[in-house]
Amino acid sequence: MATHSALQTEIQRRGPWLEQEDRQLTMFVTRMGERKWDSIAKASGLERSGKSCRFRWLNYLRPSLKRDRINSEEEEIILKLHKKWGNKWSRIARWLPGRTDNEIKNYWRSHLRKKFPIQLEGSWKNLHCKVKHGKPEKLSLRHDQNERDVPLYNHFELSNLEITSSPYETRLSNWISNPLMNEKQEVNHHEECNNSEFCFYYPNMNYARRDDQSDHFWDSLTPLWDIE
DNA sequence: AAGCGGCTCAACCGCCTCACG
DNA sequence: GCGTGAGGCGGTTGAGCCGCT
Repeated sequence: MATHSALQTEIQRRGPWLEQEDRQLTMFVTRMGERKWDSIAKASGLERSGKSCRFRWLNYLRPSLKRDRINSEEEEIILKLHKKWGNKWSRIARWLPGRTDNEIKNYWRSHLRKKFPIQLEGSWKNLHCKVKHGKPEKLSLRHDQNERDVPLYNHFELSNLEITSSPYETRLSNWISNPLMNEKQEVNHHEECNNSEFCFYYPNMNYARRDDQSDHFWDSLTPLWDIE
């Protein structure tokens, strides 16, 4: 005898969404908010799973979504962030308003992966950084115990910080929270490393340079640790 | 015109995390 | 502290489309 949940699974629709389903879902999400997807699925009478409803809304029905194709500016951002974070699609998507992680993932697979085949040459393991006096002795970038890459903001061991709201920390906080700026500053720091013991290893810098990297793009860079 | 292969993208799957009881 | 369920996320699949031969 089939269980209740099994029966529920049996009657759940799959495959492409109908216009009527879209209308229904939109109506209920507008009423109930973008939460409790299982409740929305049940309340709306849609024979879909909560997950399926969530996916449809987030990737297709949400009013804030852009409908046009990904432009060159967005492509550039995707490239930059993918260099930095790898396949962290949802994280990348946060920097592209109106784009979904699914869209970016698909775009990467169909366009950029072929264009830029080798993106991850370096390892994130055992990367260390010595920092000037009064600043962290070591910043480490590492994988977690399961060998998965830990989000960038988790890589930094700030326990050595002696002054909690120092200019350095403020700077670091800003730096971490802005991925585009991060790359500029990381790159700059990397280049500084040539003649310095204060080296910040940034594995992704082995990637091919973009044309604008040799021009004004890098001119405005300021080192992370340069604090007035 | 038909067959084939590649591409695109919507949708699903499975695993993980986190909140809550 | 533990179990459970919902939500989030990255990987994968498959249908439909298009261009080439």
